Amino acid sequence: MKFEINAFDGHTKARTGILTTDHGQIKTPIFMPVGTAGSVKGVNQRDLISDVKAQIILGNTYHLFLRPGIETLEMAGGLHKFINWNKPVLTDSGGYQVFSLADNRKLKEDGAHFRSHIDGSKHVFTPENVVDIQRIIGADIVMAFDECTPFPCDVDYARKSMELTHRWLKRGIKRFDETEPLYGHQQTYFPIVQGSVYKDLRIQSAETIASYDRDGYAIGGLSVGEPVEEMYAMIEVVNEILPENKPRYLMGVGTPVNILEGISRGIDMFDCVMPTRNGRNGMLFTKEGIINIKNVKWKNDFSPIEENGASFVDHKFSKAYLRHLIVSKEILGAQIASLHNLSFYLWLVTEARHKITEGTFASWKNEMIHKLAVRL
RNA sequence: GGGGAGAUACCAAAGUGGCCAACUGGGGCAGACUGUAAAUCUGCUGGCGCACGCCUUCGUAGGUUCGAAUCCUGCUCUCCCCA
Repeated sequence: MKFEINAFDGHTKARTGILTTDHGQIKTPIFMPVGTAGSVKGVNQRDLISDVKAQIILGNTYHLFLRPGIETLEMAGGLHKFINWNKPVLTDSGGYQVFSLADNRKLKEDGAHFRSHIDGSKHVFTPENVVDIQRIIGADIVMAFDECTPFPCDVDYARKSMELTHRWLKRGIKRFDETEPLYGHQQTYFPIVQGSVYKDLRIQSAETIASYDRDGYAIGGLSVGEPVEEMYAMIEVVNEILPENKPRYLMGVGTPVNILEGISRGIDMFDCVMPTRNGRNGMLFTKEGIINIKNVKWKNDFSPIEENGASFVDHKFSKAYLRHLIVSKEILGAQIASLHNLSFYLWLVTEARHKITEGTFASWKNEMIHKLAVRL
């Protein structure tokens, strides 16, 4: 997998690049819609391509492993074929579920022992079998199996967890390098930096991760409840160490402002459930600020969802109609809101790329951050 | 015409002497959501100050009682059954 940097902003650490996979090129900085269980919730593949202009989507090892299960995925010929998506896919390893489903699991040296949230059945994820599963899924980018520490997290636990993640990384890389893709397209394996909000741990983790020569590197364990300043500080520390010529992926982030701040600190890839989940719950991100479409003030506002919005739904439907749909819990409301938000996110990173190329990213970013803070 | 049941906040529906400004659900209003166990969750929802408190509420008019949404009487209205 090849990564080529095209331009630096010059005033910040922002840069543009192209990541080339066997399923096509990804222009960075990029936002990757989350499609946990083989679907970007509420958005079909055609709209994802033609309207949202998604270049890559996520899948989740934990969820796909439980349902439909690896047997089905293998029979289908991998996730791409199963869901009929011929652009790149990145799969999270299940490390986040180790965090979010903490009540149902136990961490041991060998891996994470957990019970399915669906039927209570017992399973074990190890750094090795998580690679195997992601081979079967056929993700273009395979994520290391890590522990995403919670916040707050005391320094002793953060260190132990980080060290475990590092030992798991070594095992995961070994398994990955010993095995082959199943479907004829190339796959790559991204390690993940941990270390909670502790600068020394983050440095140590970034150095450890960077000591492996991989196609890209991820930063995990952030945006789990810590103040944003701490998150930004950790990104800065880590990005000083991660190789400049490789893509950097900030996992699970974030708000549009977080993304702009991340780009300006040298992050190339982002993913987050926010545009889809918050969209389903009535929150719209626009160029002029945030809209809670459920608020009564939109009840009789028949203006377009967003003037000059990036999605066709922005001009086709009114705020009043979308409000009605969301308030009435009509499925179409969730679909429209998800399309709108995803289109906005992809517009945001596309615009960021243009501004970086022009060398005007810094001022544009500050202007946008100002607008994005507004509650309409 | 005869017999029976009932009227509680926006709606539905608990409550049958003090623990009731009144359970609960819906609706309404607002908030949360960051590698998705989330089309989910939380709060508020008589008035005024909005913390403590005070004032006015359970069809309506009276009455009994230290005290009533709860007991008694009149009135109004609604529903059901029989003719």
